[in-house]
Amino acid sequence: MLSKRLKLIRNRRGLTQTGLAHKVKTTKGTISNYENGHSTPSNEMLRDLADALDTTTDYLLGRTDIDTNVSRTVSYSESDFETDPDLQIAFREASDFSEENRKQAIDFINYLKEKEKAKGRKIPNSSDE
Amino acid sequence: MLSKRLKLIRNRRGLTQTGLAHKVKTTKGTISNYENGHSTPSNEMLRDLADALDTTTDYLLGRTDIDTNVSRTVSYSESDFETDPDLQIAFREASDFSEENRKQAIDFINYLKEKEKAKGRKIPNSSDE
DNA sequence: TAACTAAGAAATTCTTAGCCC
DNA sequence: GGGCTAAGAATTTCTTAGTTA
Repeated sequence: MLSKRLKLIRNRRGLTQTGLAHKVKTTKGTISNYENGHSTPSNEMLRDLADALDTTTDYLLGRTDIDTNVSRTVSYSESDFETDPDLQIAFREASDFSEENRKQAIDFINYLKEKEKAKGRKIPNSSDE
Repeated sequence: MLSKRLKLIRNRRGLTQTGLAHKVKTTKGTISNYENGHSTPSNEMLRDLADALDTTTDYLLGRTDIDTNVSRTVSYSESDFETDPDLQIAFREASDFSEENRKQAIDFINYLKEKEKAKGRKIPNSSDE
């Protein structure tokens, strides 16, 4: 069930196995294994896949037929703006860190924030990637 | 994350570990392992747990705060699990970063994640939550 | 009764590499 | 490039039993 759903929605999102693999930090072989039922993703990977594909784990597992992410109300996401899926994944993981590592993550973000400021208010030029 | 949610909603449903174990055809030891983070349920078991507890896999995995099996809008401020407020703030800040700085933030979090993993492999020092 | 943990057996996944189209 | 699969290594889960409150 998961295998069919995963392949279906990956194609629907216009991603290759390699592309999806990169988003969730694994290899194309592993994605292929999922899609052919040779293995099943861990819970953490399942979450990451749902994030990367903008769907729900219930959809991937076949508990619902709704493939969109409408029920998404995670506490640290705001409904207003588009968010980098990779960033979402990173922060979900960070929320499970030890206190010490969480603090380090926050400190580093704050450091980056200062750097952004220092660069001067510049309108983001999306000429990359 | 799953461990907290599982324990929470099991109690909310008035079930003992033994009772839940019987519903999903496993042993109380296995349920205890889930709730204490010593192991994680397979995808199939995850589905069964969501069924038995009348909730969703997205809730059990912490992707949504809706604990009922019916899709319903809920404000994101009421959350069952304690998310670090500072981390939430940092997350919102990082969302506005330039692509480059966002990538750096993600990379750093991934680095911390590897560190957490390595730590977890060590012999338990009874200093864990 | 209810819940937690240790230890080993058992089962699974992941990685690497090669193959096909 | 895009996708599939084999085989062994690596990792994880499950079971049983004992322990605690």
